[in-house]
Amino acid sequence: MSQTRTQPRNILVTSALPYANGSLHLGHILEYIQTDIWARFQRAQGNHCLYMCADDAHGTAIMLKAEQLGLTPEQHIANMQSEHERDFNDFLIGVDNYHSTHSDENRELSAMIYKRLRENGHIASRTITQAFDPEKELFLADRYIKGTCPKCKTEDQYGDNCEACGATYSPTELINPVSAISGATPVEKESEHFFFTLPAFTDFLKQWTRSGTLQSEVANKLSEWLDDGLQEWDISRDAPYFGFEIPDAPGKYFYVWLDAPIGYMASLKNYCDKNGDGDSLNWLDYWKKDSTAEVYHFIGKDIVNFHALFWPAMLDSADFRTPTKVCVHGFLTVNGKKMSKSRGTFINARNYLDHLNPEYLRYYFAAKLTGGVDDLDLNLDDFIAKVNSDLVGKVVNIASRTAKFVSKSGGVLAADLADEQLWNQFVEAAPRITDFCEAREYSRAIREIMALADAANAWIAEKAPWSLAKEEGKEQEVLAICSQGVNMFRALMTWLAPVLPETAKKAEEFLGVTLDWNAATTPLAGHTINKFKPLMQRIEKTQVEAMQEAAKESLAQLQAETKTVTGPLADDPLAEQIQFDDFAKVDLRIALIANAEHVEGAGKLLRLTLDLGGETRNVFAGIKSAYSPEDLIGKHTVMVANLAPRKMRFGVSEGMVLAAGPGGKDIWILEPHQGAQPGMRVM
RNA sequence: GGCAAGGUAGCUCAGCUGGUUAGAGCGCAGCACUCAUAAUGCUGAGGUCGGGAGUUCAAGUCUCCCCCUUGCUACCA
Repeated sequence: MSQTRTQPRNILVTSALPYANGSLHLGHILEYIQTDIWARFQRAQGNHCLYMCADDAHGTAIMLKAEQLGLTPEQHIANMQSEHERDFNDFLIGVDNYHSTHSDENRELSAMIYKRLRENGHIASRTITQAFDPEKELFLADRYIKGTCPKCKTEDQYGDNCEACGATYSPTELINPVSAISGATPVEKESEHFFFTLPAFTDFLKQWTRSGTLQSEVANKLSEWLDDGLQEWDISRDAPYFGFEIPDAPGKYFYVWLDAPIGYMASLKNYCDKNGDGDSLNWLDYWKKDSTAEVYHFIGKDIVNFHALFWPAMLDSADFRTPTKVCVHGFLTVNGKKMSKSRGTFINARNYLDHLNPEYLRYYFAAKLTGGVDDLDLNLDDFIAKVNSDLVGKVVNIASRTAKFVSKSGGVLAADLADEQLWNQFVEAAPRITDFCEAREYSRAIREIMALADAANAWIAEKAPWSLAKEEGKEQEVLAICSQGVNMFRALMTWLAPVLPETAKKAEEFLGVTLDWNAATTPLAGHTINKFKPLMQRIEKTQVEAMQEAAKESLAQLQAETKTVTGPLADDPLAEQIQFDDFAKVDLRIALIANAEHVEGAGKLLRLTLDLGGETRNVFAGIKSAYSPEDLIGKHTVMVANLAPRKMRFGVSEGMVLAAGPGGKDIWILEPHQGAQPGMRVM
């Protein structure tokens, strides 16, 4: 190639740290695939590229989840991390290091950065009033408070906004607020919090966000914040909290989003300490102010404020360099719909891996990823069609249909090209493909590659080497055509290697060479290739269906688990569905409690005399712990009137009164509204 | 509510600073081929570019209004 060779670049890339509270889903995987392709592309070009990731392991949510599982937070995050690492590995995400924010390196770096912020006067403190759960002794974030919307009166809404009417409010405005954790009524409590003085960085950020570090849509979005005026950022949380205690502030912890991005540094430091020989590899070389290395964060559009406002401001204050670029992507939808647990469109990474080859998804995402922030749709029918058609039908097919002829004539590729003009199309496309990959415009790169694959197939069909092979004396021509076929395949596979690392490896075995980006369009001549073996299988629709089934099952399982957290429904799930006829067998009647009395020698029972408006029944009810006879006499209630009489120790019970509650003092009998008369049937 | 992104053939998407009969892939129909993992090639049908108004010699592309989808909205991980 003719471009001037520059020094290899030193590049650090990161993906957003997955939260150690749940399994990875395909939305996470979209980002890791995007990042991994870029990292592999950089390495293929000869650049030095490190890909760092870690689990984001702190926060109230983790603490509560661990408690619910009966684990310590440390055990819980260790479990999650190993699950996440397995998913990364199986999706062929080639991270150089996978660490945790709950690590010594991160503790050290977080403290160091915090101290620098403080020394520079960028930490303020003031007392704020916050909702507090008196039962759990825990300050409650808005999302942990539920109540009735003050505007539209919809019940069971979270503390900051109403899903029904869209109103936003503060949790103190909620009607009948309760803690979503314990069910207790929150009280207001004061506490001292530490704040990062973000407004001091307004000018710096206005400049930084417009300096080419962000996509223009993202910069536009952030200008809202900047123009509205930045506010100080609350970076402390009170105990109990799972995280790092703030230096010189016992009982105060760093808010998880303070130490999460520092986790990028910590992961690199951990990697350098493990792999560096002496001072050859130092995390500071990447992060010091005058670093010549490049730093790229790949993130989703939901967390831009943390990465493009708070993080660069922190770095600037703490005397570190800021990221070269923050690469923001959109969200993943499945069959046009938001991945949602309630809609059953939620697919875990493992659900996919259990049924499908990771490279299929890597390719599909690559074929649709742009450098923009648009959402990306995983349309499963399209997924099957695209992968089968592009990869198996087009690219692999080129090798599959030509290799045999080369093998037949000795397995050595011809010395000259059969069609230089066609080959030039490949040569000319190469820099475009490189540029598209660099700009994360993978879909354009893939379109270029597939257009070349189409041209190759059309050319092979036109040359019809299989016909020539039947003619005498055309052996060299057949070999030349098919050699070019193999070379075209090699070029295409070289460009696809960052997307399809496993298939690329198989292709290398077949070709007997290492795929080299910079040599992709220099044809192999006089080179011996190996026997062609199928490189990739087609996707069967049944595999996709099986994955969807599995996703639904694991979703049901997850919901079953989380429902056990609160409420009577969890302790006592709904019974099996019945038909109306089944219900109608139960004859419920309004009854007047004509008399109620203690039963001699009985610990729990009261004897009730129930008047059905014509006949009376003698019923023993286990409600002594909650009611005294005088509370009941003269009241109306509901009874099962056709229940078979049952002999009890103190007599025969001729029915049953309806009551709810767990027992003890907490039993409440049913009472009809005014107007119901004894004997009326309840339906 | 505010803000942002998007709404182009059955599906997934291209269409740069406005300019000839709006494109690709898949799917579909027909034909050809049989080397290839029922792969490939050729031909064709399919779109009033979300709706309406406006600017212009000219609008998918610019302006305004409306409708729909998605996302964000800081003491939320």
